[in-house]
Amino acid sequence: MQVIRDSILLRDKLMKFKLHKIFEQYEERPFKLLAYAEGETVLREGAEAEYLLYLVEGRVKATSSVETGKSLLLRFNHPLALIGDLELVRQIPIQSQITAVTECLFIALPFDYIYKKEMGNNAFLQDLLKHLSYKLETITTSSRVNLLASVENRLASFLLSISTPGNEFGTELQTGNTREIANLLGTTHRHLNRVIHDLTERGIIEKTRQTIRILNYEKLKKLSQGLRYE
Amino acid sequence: MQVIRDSILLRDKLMKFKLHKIFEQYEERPFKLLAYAEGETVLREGAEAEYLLYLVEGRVKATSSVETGKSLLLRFNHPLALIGDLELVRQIPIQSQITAVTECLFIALPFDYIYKKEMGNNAFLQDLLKHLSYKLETITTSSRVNLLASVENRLASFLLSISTPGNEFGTELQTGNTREIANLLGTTHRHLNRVIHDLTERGIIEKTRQTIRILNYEKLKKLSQGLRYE
DNA sequence: CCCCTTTTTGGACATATGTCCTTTTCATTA
DNA sequence: TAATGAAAAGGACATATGTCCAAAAAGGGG
Repeated sequence: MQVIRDSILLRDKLMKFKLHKIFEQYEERPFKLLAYAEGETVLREGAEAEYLLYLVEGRVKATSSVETGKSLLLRFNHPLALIGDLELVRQIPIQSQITAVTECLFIALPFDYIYKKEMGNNAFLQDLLKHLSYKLETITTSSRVNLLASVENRLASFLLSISTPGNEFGTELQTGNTREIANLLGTTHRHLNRVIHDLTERGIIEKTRQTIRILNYEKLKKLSQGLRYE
Repeated sequence: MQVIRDSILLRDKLMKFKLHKIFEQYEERPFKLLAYAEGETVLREGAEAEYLLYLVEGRVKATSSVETGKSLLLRFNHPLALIGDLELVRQIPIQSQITAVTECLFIALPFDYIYKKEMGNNAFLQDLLKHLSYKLETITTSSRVNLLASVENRLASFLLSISTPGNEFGTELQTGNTREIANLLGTTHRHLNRVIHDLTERGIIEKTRQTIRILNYEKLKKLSQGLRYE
């Protein structure tokens, strides 16, 4: 992690995401710009949260561990996402592991500052409400779908979530370790392997060692059944 | 549904749940007391929400339908629970069907009044935040567990959720229709039947037509694996 | 009391997923 | 280039759950 001291960039980002409307006289606040490298852990599950983080660049994934070594994928987050809102309000340890999927940039505001100075800031509270309720809405949907979704559905959804739409013809995805994906989806590598094999046979994806190539976007979309990890 | 005109009762309930601290000069607000009978539908999924409801007596269940006739159990709610908070903040149609499990009493406050008069009420916003974040926290946990929980686990958890702790020795539960439970748990009646049969064989529960009796509370608790529908 | 409907129960078989291993592939380095 | 270890692939079998259906049991109305 790196602290970026660049007040111009900070101001740009605040403006771009209209945060200056939430934080009037934003110059007075102890904002920090934090940069994380790809793959870096942003928040460790169970630790104490210290900052409310506005994701302004990049993408993160939220996972939650269950047993030794296993972690389940909860969601991907894009700008402008709020990280640490739940922990801020409920004053509880960090609930989900946050990992930078790409290089990321956050605007950070310390919890203790918020408790002291922002709890009377109406615009801020309303913004928090928006973010929390959005998360609640989406997780309710996905929780419901998850209960009925097969590993195939979840894999399809996962692949769509990590793909950058645009280069539709044979998007190639760095997926890394099979076991890791299996864990994220809450299944075993053996079974994931079967499913990948099956999708390959049906000409929907193509797998090489560390990558998966999407051959048929439409079919994959159909398979994902509206379940989204983002 | 019945509107109860009883300002004494209203005041008692407001006091009991410390709502008078959130709503100063509460006498001026258009609160209503609404009573629902056991089994009555409080909110219909997809309809427009008009009131924010504080559950002050009784118990409700929140379910969410997926396809024709199927509905999944999301959670049970007890006093003091807030119903309609998500819909209020996101201004979306009702997300989950709310049904009174027992006779229920709500304090209702109209959305349009809230939009006009309460969005500047800091205590109110903070209370909303508490409720929303609590729901988010619990549903995140259960969503995670759900993915790994078997029907047996879910049934155990369901039975514990509808039981009133206290009369531990052979608590008898009105469960009603087997198919309905199966739907609520996201499985088929055929399979639920197998699971019930199995638990009966192991001496954990005892089933008669419309009721299930819990014979071994401890084992059931162990089976529920911490998953809770409340 | 009997017929009819609804609910419950459970058989038979199919599919999805998990467990345990072994084999294969690939990359790396001695 | 051969040896070696990690990751991937996959065989064999077990378990959980779904589908389809038929038989049994329970209620309810005539």
